[in-house]
Amino acid sequence: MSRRSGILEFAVLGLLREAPMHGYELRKRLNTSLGVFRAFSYGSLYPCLKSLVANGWLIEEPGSSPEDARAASLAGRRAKIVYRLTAEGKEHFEELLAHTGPDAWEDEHFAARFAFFGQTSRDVRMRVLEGRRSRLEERLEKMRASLARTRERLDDYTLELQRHGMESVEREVRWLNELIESERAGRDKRPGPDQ
Amino acid sequence: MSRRSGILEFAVLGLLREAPMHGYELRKRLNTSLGVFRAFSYGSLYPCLKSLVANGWLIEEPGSSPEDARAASLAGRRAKIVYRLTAEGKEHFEELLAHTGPDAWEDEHFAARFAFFGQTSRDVRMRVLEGRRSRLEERLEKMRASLARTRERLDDYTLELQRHGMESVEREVRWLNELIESERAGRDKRPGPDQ
DNA sequence: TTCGTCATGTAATGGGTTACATGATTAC
DNA sequence: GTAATCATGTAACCCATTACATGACGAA
Repeated sequence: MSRRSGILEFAVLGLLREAPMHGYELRKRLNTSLGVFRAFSYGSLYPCLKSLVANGWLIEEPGSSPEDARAASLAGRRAKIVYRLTAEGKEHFEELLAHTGPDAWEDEHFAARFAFFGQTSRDVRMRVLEGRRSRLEERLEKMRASLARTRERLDDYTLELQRHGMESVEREVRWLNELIESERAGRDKRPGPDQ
Repeated sequence: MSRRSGILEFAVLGLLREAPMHGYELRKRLNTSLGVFRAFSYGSLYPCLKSLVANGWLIEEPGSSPEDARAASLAGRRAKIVYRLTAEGKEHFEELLAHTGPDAWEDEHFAARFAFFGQTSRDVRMRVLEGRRSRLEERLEKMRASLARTRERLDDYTLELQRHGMESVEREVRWLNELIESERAGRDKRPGPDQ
């Protein structure tokens, strides 16, 4: 239930796989370190953490630093809550990582997937990369078609906007080509899906 | 009330300023012709149109084609509804166009603003363009700072993702520089905010 | 006559934000 | 002692999508 789902859930799981953390720290890493995700608010993060706990993917632990211990010892006080990935949570994340369906090549999903490529097996990486590329190529086709149909009716600014948009997409395709090429060449720093 | 607001409202007003249209056609232009906006669904478009009518920015007109007339003549039949911008609506859109506050340089807002630059006065265009540029430069600063702080702890893929992200932003800054330059140079095809 | 596409709408749901409320800890 | 920032949470709202429901019209 209450699947506060998708990217946030995925990203939280992925970050906690590297190390246990509390909510506040998690949010900072979400917003800055990875640089990928949009700035999630506490209003979405904390409820998401609660639902992950309810699902059994995460457990809450009291903070381990001395102040936390002191704070916790005082009855009724609220201490820092450190979240740790459970075995089930790890397994679940592994499953999410293995999905290579069409959603995985959408903009935000793709960025999230890429951010955890270090924990992904090479064949999955290839499928995601190639899926993303074909997704972009479709998009490019549509843009070209619609541009051909309407070029005359558009003013200079609209035209410039479309041109710039297409150029950006084309650039990403070239970037993907390089990545795919280097995956093929086998420059594969990390062995497999695990460790 | 019920301000189904922001980009969709703005875009609808902008498109209707060029010519009256019915909902279905409006959606197609939103999704393809302008190429800028994400694909809005009818579930958001139609309620938005209703609320714009309720605000007095739009009026509903019966379709003008022969079939529409026939359809309308049969009591109780639902005919195509053509939406036309009212004088108040035009004025309202004009006001929206004149706002150059910080929201106007956010990603989606900026794209929407740019799409209607043809109907915008040069000084407003300059403010929006320059605002957007400084917004991106701030973002770049943050990315550089966070990268400098965390470089060692990041794996190759995360690093590559950040590098590519920054490069994209840098490219957009260069693009803006060119646009600003050409605005300064006065290559100004369209006279002013009106006609 | 049936299929595609044009055309308009609504109810339920989703996935997030804002604003608010609370309180501990650190640095000055 | 007071200000900033760390830290956790909730309720109200927002803006959109999905799935559904309806029906006209043109072409095969």
